[in-house]
Amino acid sequence: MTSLQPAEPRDRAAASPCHACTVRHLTFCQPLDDEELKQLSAIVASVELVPGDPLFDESEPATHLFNVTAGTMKVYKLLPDGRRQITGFLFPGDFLGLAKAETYAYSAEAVTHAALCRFPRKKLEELLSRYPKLESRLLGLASHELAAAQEQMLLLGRKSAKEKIVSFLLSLAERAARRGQSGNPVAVPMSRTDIGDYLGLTTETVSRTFTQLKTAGLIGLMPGGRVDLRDLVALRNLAEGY
Amino acid sequence: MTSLQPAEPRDRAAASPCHACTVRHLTFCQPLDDEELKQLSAIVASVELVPGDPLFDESEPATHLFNVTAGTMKVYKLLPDGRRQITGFLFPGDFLGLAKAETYAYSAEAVTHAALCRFPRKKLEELLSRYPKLESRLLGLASHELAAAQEQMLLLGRKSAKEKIVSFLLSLAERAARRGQSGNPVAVPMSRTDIGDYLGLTTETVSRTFTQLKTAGLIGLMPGGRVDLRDLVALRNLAEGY
DNA sequence: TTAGACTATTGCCTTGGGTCAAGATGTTGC
DNA sequence: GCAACATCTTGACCCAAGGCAATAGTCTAA
Repeated sequence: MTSLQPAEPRDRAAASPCHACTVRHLTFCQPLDDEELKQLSAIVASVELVPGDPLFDESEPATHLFNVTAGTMKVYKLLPDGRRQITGFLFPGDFLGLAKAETYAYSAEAVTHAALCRFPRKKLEELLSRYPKLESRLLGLASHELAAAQEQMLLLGRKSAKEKIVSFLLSLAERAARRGQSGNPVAVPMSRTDIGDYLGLTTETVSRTFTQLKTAGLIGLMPGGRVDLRDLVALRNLAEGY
Repeated sequence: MTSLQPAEPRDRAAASPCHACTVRHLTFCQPLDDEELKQLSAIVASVELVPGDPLFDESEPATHLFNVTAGTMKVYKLLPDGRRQITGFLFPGDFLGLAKAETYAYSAEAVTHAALCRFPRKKLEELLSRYPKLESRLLGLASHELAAAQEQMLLLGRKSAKEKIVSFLLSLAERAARRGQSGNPVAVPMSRTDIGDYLGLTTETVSRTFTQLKTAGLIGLMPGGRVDLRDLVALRNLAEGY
């Protein structure tokens, strides 16, 4: 159903799995030089997940930090009665597990077949204090995530269903392009329910809105969960609330 | 209407304004020693704002970073037609202006009479690379903010109006307590409109919900914008969605 | 104290999105 | 190829929250 684009080495001539990492330029590991990468390699393990596999649960001790190297992950929070808010979808290059407290602030689960690098928190923290540029890079990524979170709050609090869906599709496209993948048609690997839980809507409303956009000729629904963005200008205007 | 609790020095025997800062333990400056504080003092300026004063606007060049030392600030994003999402209220000890890009990701404005420390971004960044513990502290605060942002997404996407209002009051109370102020009754210095724009509701719904909670005996509305939390257990259950 | 200007509350009606319930359309394994 | 199951779509109805408008407080300045 979903194929892995391996970030793992093909060429073992390289000194470590990190050296061969194909998504390194997107990750927090990016600023490290060869010698430093070796140090990092020494503490990394790799994890493979099948769709639906949990990676960790909210309020579980935050022992590790992860980098997504292939596939799609989702992170979410639950209310006791089962209501769910997906707070993010993660793609190759994104990290997860940053927690201020001793426990994770959210649960994480695989959307597609996925692969991750796993770093023990304590050992990574040692490296962080040894290599300030690593910490600096992490702060940069965290700032970026904060800005994205505020954008998402604007979406959740103030946008209509149609604006939410269009914003979502455009942001998926933009992130895909940044990873060097196709932004149009854009891959939408998650279910209608997941999309609803990310946008503060129900499955039914997501589905109805997709149909509306298709009927209006703004998008095309293609097999394999791809969506064709037929009028980028109109879509961008819609997303921004014009 | 709103009185300043000065964080500025009373005792000028201290070497710098930073040494006399009464909220330093809450800020990112906290890890610095005497000598380092002096360096920080050398680049700081102070700003005073009256209710409604803008501090900076979204998409303006992000030249400074700020610490709130007194009063209450709000940060928000706008849609072209005027819809507004307040993404945070800031109290003494909180910082603002962290931006990944060259421009601010949101606008900032004073809710009450307020005072702030202002640091030129470039000079602060020099200090950050000179004192890794500063950067580490900032990363910790950013992680904390990220967790709070996810909590707010859960609220915006999945909670009812009543749950939103109660969650808001409890979080105000908790933050006040952390600053050593009264958590009950809790100070609510912002307007109904601001509360609505923070919670994804209208002014009218905020007002109606306050009335409901008062009628149910769960809260009391006191003069001067204070709210008495009459049944913490019931309120906590409500906020968490039980 | 009173006029003027906000800000908050309340009532009445509307509506976007939710809920519930069928169908339709994939997918997967055999 | 075809059950059996999943997910997605569509329809009919409902309701929590929004919109609009009138009133009631509250604060300020003179």
